[in-house]
Order: sequence, then structure tokens, then C-alpha cells
Amino acid sequence: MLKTKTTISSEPVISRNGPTAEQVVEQIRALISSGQLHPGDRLPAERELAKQLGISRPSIRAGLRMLVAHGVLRAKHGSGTYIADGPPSLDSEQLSLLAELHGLTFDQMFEARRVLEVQVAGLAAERATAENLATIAEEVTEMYATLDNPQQYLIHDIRFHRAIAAASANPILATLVEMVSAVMYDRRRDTIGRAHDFKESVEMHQRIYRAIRSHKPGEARAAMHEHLELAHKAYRTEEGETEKKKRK
Amino acid sequence: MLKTKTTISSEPVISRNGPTAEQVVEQIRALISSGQLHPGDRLPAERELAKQLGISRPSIRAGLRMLVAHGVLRAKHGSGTYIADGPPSLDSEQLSLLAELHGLTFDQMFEARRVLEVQVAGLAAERATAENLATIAEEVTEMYATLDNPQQYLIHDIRFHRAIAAASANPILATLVEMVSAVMYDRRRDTIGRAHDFKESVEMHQRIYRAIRSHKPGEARAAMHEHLELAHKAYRTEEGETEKKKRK
DNA sequence: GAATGTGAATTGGTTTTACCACTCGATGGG
DNA sequence: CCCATCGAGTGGTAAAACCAATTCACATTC
Repeated sequence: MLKTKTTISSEPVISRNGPTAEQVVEQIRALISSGQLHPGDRLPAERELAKQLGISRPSIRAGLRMLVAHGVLRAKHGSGTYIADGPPSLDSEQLSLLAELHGLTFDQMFEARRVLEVQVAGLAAERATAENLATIAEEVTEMYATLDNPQQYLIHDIRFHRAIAAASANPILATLVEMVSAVMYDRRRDTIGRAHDFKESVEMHQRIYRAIRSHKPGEARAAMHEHLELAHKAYRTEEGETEKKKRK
Repeated sequence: MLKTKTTISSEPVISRNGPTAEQVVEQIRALISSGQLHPGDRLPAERELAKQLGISRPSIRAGLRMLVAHGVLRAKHGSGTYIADGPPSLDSEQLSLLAELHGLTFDQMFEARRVLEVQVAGLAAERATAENLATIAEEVTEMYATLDNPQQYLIHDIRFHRAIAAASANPILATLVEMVSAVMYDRRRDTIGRAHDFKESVEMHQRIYRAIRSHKPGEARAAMHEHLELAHKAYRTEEGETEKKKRK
């Protein structure tokens, strides 16, 4: 029978009040808080959970579905439901939807990036390990190698910023940077028609890298600030171009 | 019969591929992107959506449940499902769960707050409207009034920072500040036993407010930085206290 | 006539049951 | 020894029925 024997709680659950699905969320949350579940662990099967918690399977599924939406769980068809592993990450989908709902502008996103990444670059300059530096350097060389391929260049651009965020040694800030960057990437991926002043851009990245490698927070912040200002300006002209094309 | 007549799409949906629930999410997302749905609008009933999209009701519910988890929709029992209104907000629950999963520390949260709020205070000093200033001032006076009530004081503390974030005129940054603050509030609410140097704290808030009112970004940033440093230090001693109590 | 109570219709929430699609490991044949 | 095959177990989908909360029109009452 291969019973996993993963009884999740001796007590049949004291049957709390409130929406049934929320109860499931709370139960799983409690298990995570109490250290009974770790990233990568597999949850009991839905039918099993239903029996243990005394809740019908659809309700169990409703609760799990919410946690999947939050990125806390990962459901694998035919295999099981697992606690998310890998680096922590906030759902960029959420921010993306918010942006569309409230009409958040690119200007605002650039400003948010500036606030976050300038300081993050400073922290990275203080704390970057040899491994961090290697990763960042690698992306810079990749950017040089893909100067003529906007799509590829964009990917390494994002990874460069992600690597710096990782080097800040603050997973929360790294996650926030990742979330905002992901939304911008999703939107730019489709509209990034022509090559701009990529050469100038990559040199700027180079400069940021050098400042971080030299452990000079001030320079790193200044360079990142200047870079984002230029990128913002470049984007605005790019936006103008595509706007013109539309009108042709 | 009061039929809302809200046919959501003429076409019976070209039956895209992929997980059924995801299709629902994409459909709703598309409706939001295309401007057919606005905050506060009511969606067709689940049974109606099921017919229109040619998907079973449980699958519809699965998709809606995910959007509810993301905070994009709000389901009201007996009434209907609505597009979220009010100010944009990211689910703090998500960050909270991440924190527990990956063991994110308070030190990291304080650092994230410092990165965010110091800059946000600067922006607020540049852009705060009269109304913004009034809201901020009100919270300061409330803090004076609740110096002897830690619970109440904490609430106005959070609102003070929220008001400043709003004054930055950047909803993305405001949302990020809100999310991080909410997680910290949830945790501190229970552990905030004794009154610390609240008097010193409120005077610091006062100083931040004055800098913003005077439209002096530099001073605002400096004051906010100092405030968060002190708050961080205060928290660490507070943490030490409760730790001692536990061991008694 | 206005305020109020009542009940039917509508809507999301829950349960039950059944079946489908995918995964993975055991089993057996090559 | 390797690989194909099969089956048990898993999440995904579907249908039907009922529960519970809300809403609003309508009748009742003051």
C-alpha cells in the first residue's frame, strides 16, 4: 500500500470556524511555521488530507489552490503536491495584474527600481562574495557577446540585476527586485524592437560591476543610479518610436 | 429576472490549451487588460461563466480562487464576485509565508524597510500635498495621544509610515512598503509587551514630518534613516527581553 | 405614505461521486 | 542486465445536488 505514514496531526483538528478553504491554508501554514514541513517536502495526498482534516476534497483543493497561487506549493499532476523549493520568490503575476488594474506606469516602475536597486548595489558592494562577483562578471561578458541580439541581451540584462540583488545578501530585497524586474521584462520582451545604445549600456554595467568588485558602495550606488536614469530615458524614446510606428 | 446581460465575450472562447484553471485566469486577465473590467465591477455568476466559457463550474471556481488569493478578486457569499477596488495592495500573507519558509530574519526586514522607506521619505518631501501632510500630522498627534498604550501606538506608527508612502505618489513603492510593514506589524503586535522609549520615538516621527512638510528631501531621508536605525536597535533589545522572560 | 418585515430568487460555498490524465515504480520478459 | 509494460496512486476535471448568505421586490404594518 506504500502508506506514506505522513500523519499530519494526531488530533483530528479542533474544527475551527471560518471559511473551510481558509482553514486548510491555516493548517498548512501552521505546519510550515512549526517546522514540520520544509521546502521540497511532499504533502499527503488530497484524499488523505480530506480524511485527516475532516473536510471534503474540493474544499481541500480550494485551499491548496490558493497556496499554489501564492507560490508556496507546487502541484505536480500524477506525482503529488510539494512545498516550493528554490530561492524565495514573490509572484510577479500579482504585481502585473495590479499594474493593469490601477494603470501603473513604466515611470513608476523605473522609479521603484531606482529606489530599490541603487541601495541594493551599495549593499552588494559591501558584501559580495567571490562567487557573487563571478556570476555578475559572467553576465557582463554575456552581454558583450549578445550586443547584436536584443532578445538575448535583455535576458542577460535581467540576470545581471538579479545577480547583484543576490549579492546584497538580503533575500527580501532580492525578491522585491526580482518581482519588479520580472514585470518590466515581460512587457519589454515584446516591444524591444531595435538595438539602442547597447554599447553604452553594457559599459555602464561594466562600471557597476567594477565598483562592486572594488567594494566601493558609494560608486556602486552612483553608477547604478546613472544607469537606471539612462535606461529610463532610453525606454522613453523607444516608447516614442513604437508609438510613431503605430501611427504610420 | 434582472439579467445583468454581462455577456463577457461573444465568442465561446477558442478553447486554448493548458490547465483549465489557468485559462480562466487568462480570460479574466485579458478582460482587465482590455479595459472591459474595472475595479468594483461585478463578474458574471459562476454558473454563467461556466456556460459562457464552456468550462465546468469547479474549474471556474478554481481559477477564480487563484485570483482571489492574488487579491485581484473579492468573492462575496450570496452577492457575487467583484474586481478588487480600493488602493492597490500586494498580499502580505505571501511574504509572511515566504519568511517562515526560508527563515527570513527581522534584521533583513528592517534593512528592507530602510532601503525602501528612506528613499520614499525623500520622495514624499518632494511631492507631498496638503492633504498628505494633514494625514501624516494627524497620525503624529495620535501617537502622542497613545503614548501609554503600546497596541494603539503601534497602529498609528504603521499608519504614519503608510501615509508617508502614499505621499510619495508612487503606488508601487507604497505597496511594497505596505507589504513589508504589514508582516512586521503582524509579528510585533503580539510581542510588544512593554513601553520602550516611545517618547523618543514619537519625537523622531515629528522630526520626519517636519522635514517632509518643509519639502527638504535630504533631511527627510536622514531623519527616516535615523529613526529606523533606532527602531531596529530598540527591537533587538525588546527581543532580548522577551527571550529572557522565556528562560525564566 | 413611509418604514418595516417577509419570502423567493440569486449567488457563492460545500459535499459527494465518478472519471480522466499523468507519474512513477514494480514486475516481468527480452 | 536492460527495457518495456502495467498498475497503483496522484492531481485534474466534471456533474449534480444541496447549504448558506445576500439581495430585493412585495406585502404588511404603523
